[in-house]
Amino acid sequence: MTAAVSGERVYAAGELVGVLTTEPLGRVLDYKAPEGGCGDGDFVEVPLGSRRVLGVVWGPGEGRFDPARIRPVGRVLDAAPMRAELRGFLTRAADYTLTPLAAMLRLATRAPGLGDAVSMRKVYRLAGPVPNQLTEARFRVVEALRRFGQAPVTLGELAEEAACGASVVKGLVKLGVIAEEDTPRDLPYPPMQPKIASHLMGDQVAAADALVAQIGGGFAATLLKGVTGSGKTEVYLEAVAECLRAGQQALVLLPEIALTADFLSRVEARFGTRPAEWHSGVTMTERRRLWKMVGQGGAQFVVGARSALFLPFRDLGLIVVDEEHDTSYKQEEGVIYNARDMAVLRASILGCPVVLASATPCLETWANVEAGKYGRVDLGARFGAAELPPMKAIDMRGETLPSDRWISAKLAAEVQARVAKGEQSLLFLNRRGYAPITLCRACGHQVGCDDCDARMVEHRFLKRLVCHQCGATKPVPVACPACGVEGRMAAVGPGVERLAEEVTARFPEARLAVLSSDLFGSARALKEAVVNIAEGGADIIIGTQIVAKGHNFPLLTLVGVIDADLGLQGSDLRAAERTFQLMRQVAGRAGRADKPGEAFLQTHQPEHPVIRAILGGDEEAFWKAEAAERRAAGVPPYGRMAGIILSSPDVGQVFDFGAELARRDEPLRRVGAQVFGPAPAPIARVRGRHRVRLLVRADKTAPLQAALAEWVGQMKLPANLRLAIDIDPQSFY
DNA sequence: AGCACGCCGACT
DNA sequence: GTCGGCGTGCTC
Repeated sequence: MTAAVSGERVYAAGELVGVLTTEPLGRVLDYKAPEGGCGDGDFVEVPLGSRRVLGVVWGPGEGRFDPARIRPVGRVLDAAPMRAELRGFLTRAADYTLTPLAAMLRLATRAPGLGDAVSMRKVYRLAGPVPNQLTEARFRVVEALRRFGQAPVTLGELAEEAACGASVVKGLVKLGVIAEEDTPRDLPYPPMQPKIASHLMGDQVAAADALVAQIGGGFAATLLKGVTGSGKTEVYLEAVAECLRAGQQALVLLPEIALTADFLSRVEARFGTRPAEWHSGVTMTERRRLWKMVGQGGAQFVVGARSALFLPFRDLGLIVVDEEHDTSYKQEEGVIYNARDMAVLRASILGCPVVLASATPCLETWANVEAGKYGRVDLGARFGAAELPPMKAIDMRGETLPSDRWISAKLAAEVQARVAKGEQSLLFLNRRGYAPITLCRACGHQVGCDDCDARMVEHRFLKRLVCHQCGATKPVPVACPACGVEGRMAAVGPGVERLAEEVTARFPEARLAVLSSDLFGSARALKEAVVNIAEGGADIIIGTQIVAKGHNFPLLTLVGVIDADLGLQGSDLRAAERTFQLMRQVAGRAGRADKPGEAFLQTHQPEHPVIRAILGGDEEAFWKAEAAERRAAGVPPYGRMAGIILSSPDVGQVFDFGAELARRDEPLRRVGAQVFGPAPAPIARVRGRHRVRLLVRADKTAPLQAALAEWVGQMKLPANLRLAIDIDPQSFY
């Protein structure tokens, strides 16, 4: 465990070592190297007070602590040492996000039982000759073992398969018919087979060649731009194949929601076996196995959600961030980081290529390409169809719809025509539930959440009002909670459940499917619904944002956006960008497999520049205009921003603290940064805590982190007041 | 984060 | 008198 790697130090027993623990202590602690010594990067268990905690040998000890009180390292854990590359990455990421290093280490050790000895389990296989005379139960065990073949079988699995008790198996072991063996519980993953031939066509070949050429050639960041269906996945899997052939590991990051069986089977088709998976749905046992295997090279290809970025790879040679624009890459709680940016950072430290794949890249990435920092590989139109279907606006200002209807006459006619032809229509509405507002017609009161400053959304499916902020629910009131008048509570505005009612009423003969994340108990159930729809199990699909995430519906020829203005509300700087991306993604669902599609956007502001850009389809023009505006305002990606979120159960305290912080802005002014606020945070109250936000803006080149650290460090935090720093916040206004 | 130490209110 | 509230501070 302590073999010296180049540049890594080893320490003899008793020598001082610095150990970074996962405890929030804010510094590295000195310990004495244990019996048998230890080395940089070793995972260790150290005594801390009365406890034993996990840590990593971070370097030589500093020797500033009272030598008499320094205790020895408890033991070196049986895990591959953390490489200098990952230690460097954690350090840089901590500096960038102004996160304590210990919290960063915790992200990298999110696997259970790291300190456990290599855990063994007993497995069974056929050993001796099978006697002719066997009891019925014993015969079933032998048959079951034959069915398992070479695969290792545990006692439980075997008894289950043979429908007998454990004693029958044990009896056969005693007879010598079957053998009992100890094997490590954590086995390597099946090897990937990168030599299986690929089936690329047209410009995919050149795109794949460009990415393949980067493998082994040091750091390079590349935007792989191509619409859904252009074969982006197949193209970057070629780079993965080259990386695996070179004996290195590869990592593909996906938004959690896109980590589907469909994606995994595409990988399986290319590599003959499934990749190792890392996401919130993976069991504890599997997590530990993956964490350990990735460190000793027993997992070559990992597909995971954002936290997979912190795995202790032995020799990572490629990172792909698929759907790089996806907002779920931004971790908003705990350690606040953006996995896309951190992927680029880790690749630069590793000296390996990173590929950012998207049909609708975020402005930051687009700007980095423009500035020449990132390369760009384009995939053209998908085969057999135009890149995007023609898009038209439906001006809702001329519509006179009843207050419980949202589908215009024009859109309804288009849907009707598709139903008649046996083609599918998608109606997109980015609002879960039945109605976003529950209003008292007597006094105008809107029902809000008791713990958050958010309106409660009626979910008729659940027969309750739900807070989309904290998840709290309550029954739909009969009497107004404010004025007490009964029977005047009214549902106002559309959600997908209510839109479903309208569709059922207007197209009674059509088969309807509603895709909304809250209507499915599991990712599996959602996936099954998607497969059923793709195979023609519905005529009309109503969907929220989840339909934008790359599900393929080959029979779909019409997309109707119920409210294209929804994302444009508010003065969020990124609203235009997000609406542009979402509308294009949703429109992109229509018209594939040689069936031309059409998209209609219902809007009250057809002259809005964003709506016009979407309709015109001139993407580069949109980005240029958006970039010009951001540059003029000095905001990201042309300036730097940071958000400071203060929260406390006490409103007065949190505002006073924020105001005092804003007053002491000298460290910020020294680097030319300005502070705005305090103002109520975008969600002013969450789970009973009042939230206040300060915003800091600085020039691109200003040393913002150092200034922020000094600024915030001036004031001691009162108990129960929490402060979080969000570098590069996603939304600011 | 834990777990100690420590200084003020209602109990046997 | 002491049991216990959770506020401040230390952990190599």
